Amino acid sequence: MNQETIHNEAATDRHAVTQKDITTILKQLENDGIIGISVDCVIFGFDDNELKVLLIKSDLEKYDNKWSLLGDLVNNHEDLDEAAYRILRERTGMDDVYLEQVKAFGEVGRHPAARVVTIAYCSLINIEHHQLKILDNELHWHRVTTLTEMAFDHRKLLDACYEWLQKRIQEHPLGFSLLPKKFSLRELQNLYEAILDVKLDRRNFRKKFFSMDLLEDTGELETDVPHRPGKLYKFNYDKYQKKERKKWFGIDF
Amino acid sequence: MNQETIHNEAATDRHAVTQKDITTILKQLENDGIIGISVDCVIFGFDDNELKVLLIKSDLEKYDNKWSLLGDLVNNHEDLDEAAYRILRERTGMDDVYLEQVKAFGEVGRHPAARVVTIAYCSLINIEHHQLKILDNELHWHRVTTLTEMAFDHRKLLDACYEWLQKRIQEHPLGFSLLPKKFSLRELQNLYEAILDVKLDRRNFRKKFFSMDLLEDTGELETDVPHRPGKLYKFNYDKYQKKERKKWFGIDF
DNA sequence: TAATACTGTGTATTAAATACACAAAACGTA
DNA sequence: TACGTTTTGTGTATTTAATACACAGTATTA
Repeated sequence: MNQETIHNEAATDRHAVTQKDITTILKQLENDGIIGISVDCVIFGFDDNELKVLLIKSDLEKYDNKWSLLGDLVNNHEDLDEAAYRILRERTGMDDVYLEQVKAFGEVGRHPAARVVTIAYCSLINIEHHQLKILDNELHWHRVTTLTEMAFDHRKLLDACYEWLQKRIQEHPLGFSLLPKKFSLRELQNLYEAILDVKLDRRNFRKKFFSMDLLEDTGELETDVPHRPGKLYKFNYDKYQKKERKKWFGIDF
Repeated sequence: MNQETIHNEAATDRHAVTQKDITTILKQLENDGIIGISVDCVIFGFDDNELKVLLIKSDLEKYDNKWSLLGDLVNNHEDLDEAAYRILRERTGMDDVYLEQVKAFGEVGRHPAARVVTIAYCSLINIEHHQLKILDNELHWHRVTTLTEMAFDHRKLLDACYEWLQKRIQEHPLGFSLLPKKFSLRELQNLYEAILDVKLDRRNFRKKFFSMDLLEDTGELETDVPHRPGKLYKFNYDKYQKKERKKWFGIDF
């Protein structure tokens, strides 16, 4: 509800609403003592060896000029997940995207105009496969590491999603969503190093991934690199799916 | 919204509402095209070497005689966490309890009377410290492993919280919330074995916990056991808090 | 053809997880 | 009071996983 893609539930063909409309809708909710529900998407991308997040400029006066996540009110006949996919589609044009719910944020004062509970979703997209067509509200990629102020409690949402990602990427193969289908081990390692903010030993990194036996050698090589090209691999999802999950990891805290 | 502790937001002094009232409130939401927000608590306890969950009989006709989680609509001036703590307090009389948000469930058809998004919370309480005073709606502890049918999508919520617990207990010291302050290593191991549904080697289990260096020998021994009594330990939360967290666990999936 | 910047590979060392057995302590009971 | 039962408390050898580390080869550019 912090952007112009907010839609009036009654409208059959979707259209952007102005800031005044949003304020009106939310004030109405507030007056009726109703809690609104929104979904906010933390959309991560990886480019130039850095983790990026997709943000827009907030519409609200109070947050003038502050960056905000991509969110919208949940429609009445729409699952939460559907709402998240809709927001992604509207903003990036992408449909088959990694998306997962992270956490609900429902503090009473989190939205200035009304009581709104939001569900934060984390999404990973391959920036190369994606052209930002609609650039409303200065839709742009931002470096995660150098972000300062954000609108609402969106910084908190982003931090939660980033921490979630750091943990999740070590236990699940989501990182590949941020890379081209075919990637070099160097790219993969850069991704992990950027997200986890650590330096990893190259040989041990390779050993680890090869031992998992989920990377498939495509027989192709990198092109357009100013040095010896590396082999290109792809991730074998089928093999991963068939792998039996262990629910026992070892106690440690 | 599946129990008699549902409250009318307008009422200043809280009072139980009947099943008819609930249906009316929800129908009103539904007619107005409003999405309701509730919190459902999955309250785990540990007794007789088994993991238990606290349930009540559903009020709704449709779910007559089915077991349901403890939940309620979120009040307009109440954070989500507060709502969860309130539900716990109202049902168990306990205040200082382990409680954590797990996941939001918002499928369109999940509640028969209206569109309701619910936030599932997981709570762990020590059954010994706790006397069920209010036994409305047949509030009872149930074995987690032998549960069959449940009302609404509460089975799904319970499963999500149970899986969350299995994972979480290996990485965070929440298990101690289910035990007395002073406990033997046998009790601790039984707890882990019950929750994770595995058999663990006793010597390696002890070695692991001692190596974490977070258990404090109280100098006391078990009493009323028909065998050699074990030493009683307590968990040192301070030491745990001061421990530096590692965000690097090692990639593995 | 030399400088640059990366790829690809193996081994030795250290740390952690696992498998496993027996004496001692308390209780109940004959 | 002695014996059976049950559980406690302890150590080591083995296997597995994580870490640290160096050099030759290949493509590109100047």
